Amino acid sequence: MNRRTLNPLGETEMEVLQHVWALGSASVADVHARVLESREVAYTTVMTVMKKLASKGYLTFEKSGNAYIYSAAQPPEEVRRDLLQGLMDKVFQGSPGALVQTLVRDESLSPDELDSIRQIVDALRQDDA
Amino acid sequence: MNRRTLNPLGETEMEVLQHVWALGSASVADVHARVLESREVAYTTVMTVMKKLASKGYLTFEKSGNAYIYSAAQPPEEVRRDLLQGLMDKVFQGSPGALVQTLVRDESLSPDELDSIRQIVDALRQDDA
DNA sequence: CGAACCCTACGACCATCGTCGTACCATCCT
DNA sequence: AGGATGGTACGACGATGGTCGTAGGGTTCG
Repeated sequence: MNRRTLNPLGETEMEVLQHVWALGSASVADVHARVLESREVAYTTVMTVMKKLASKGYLTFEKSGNAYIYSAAQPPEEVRRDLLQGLMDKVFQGSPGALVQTLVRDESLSPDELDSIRQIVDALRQDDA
Repeated sequence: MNRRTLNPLGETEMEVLQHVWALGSASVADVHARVLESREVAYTTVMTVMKKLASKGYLTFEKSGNAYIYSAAQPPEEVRRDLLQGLMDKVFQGSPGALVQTLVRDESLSPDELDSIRQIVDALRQDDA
């Protein structure tokens, strides 16, 4: 009963959600076509997942002809924030520092990616003063 | 069959793993006692989870008397790195910058936490030259 | 000896996720 | 009319995670 998940979203659900975010609004067929670019999956699988995402409040939909058009129900940034928050709490004991430490130390980041991180932190420094 | 999970570990599994990491080595009873500090759970639930973690390769164990003593099979940092990598790939399209951006912009970080992040990034700058 | 403990072993149950198959319903073209 | 096309609806199935209950095996103490 007490469904405790490290992540409220499964992997396929996340994949589908990303496609809808990228498209703005999309039919099942649209998303299916995109998913097919990276792997095989049945049309009905995508349909089922999208319906589930809607029932969980991540997507909304409206009827258009005999089909449904789905759109994001929450801003992507909000969802991403929540997922990151969850990982930070459960894996890094809520410590952003520990998370960043792991990120910069163990992941092999390209120079560009490091620069990008530096810029973000530098921008932060500005606000501080 | 193709189990695709956003996260290879469930929430309870993560919780138990953290306790074992903190204790160094621990019996089921040790972990159970610790989990009880934050929520109700049956002894056998903890036992089952620990056995599963062992079968997944996250814990090792040895018999001590009639009981088992469990320890980490992988360094915590390695596991955390993998989990972070997974989230970055699946939610932030593999972009560390996007992840940090979300972290510093949307999470409410304390000044101390911000300092800590700055220091980490500054240290990085050193190595660069 | 026998009861009280502490542990493990084993299996069960439910919810969720990923994945489909099949049935069925419009519409459109010939 | 009748088939082809493109959608949805519904339900099923296997794997996994979370949660226990119950059975049973050692130890220890009165």
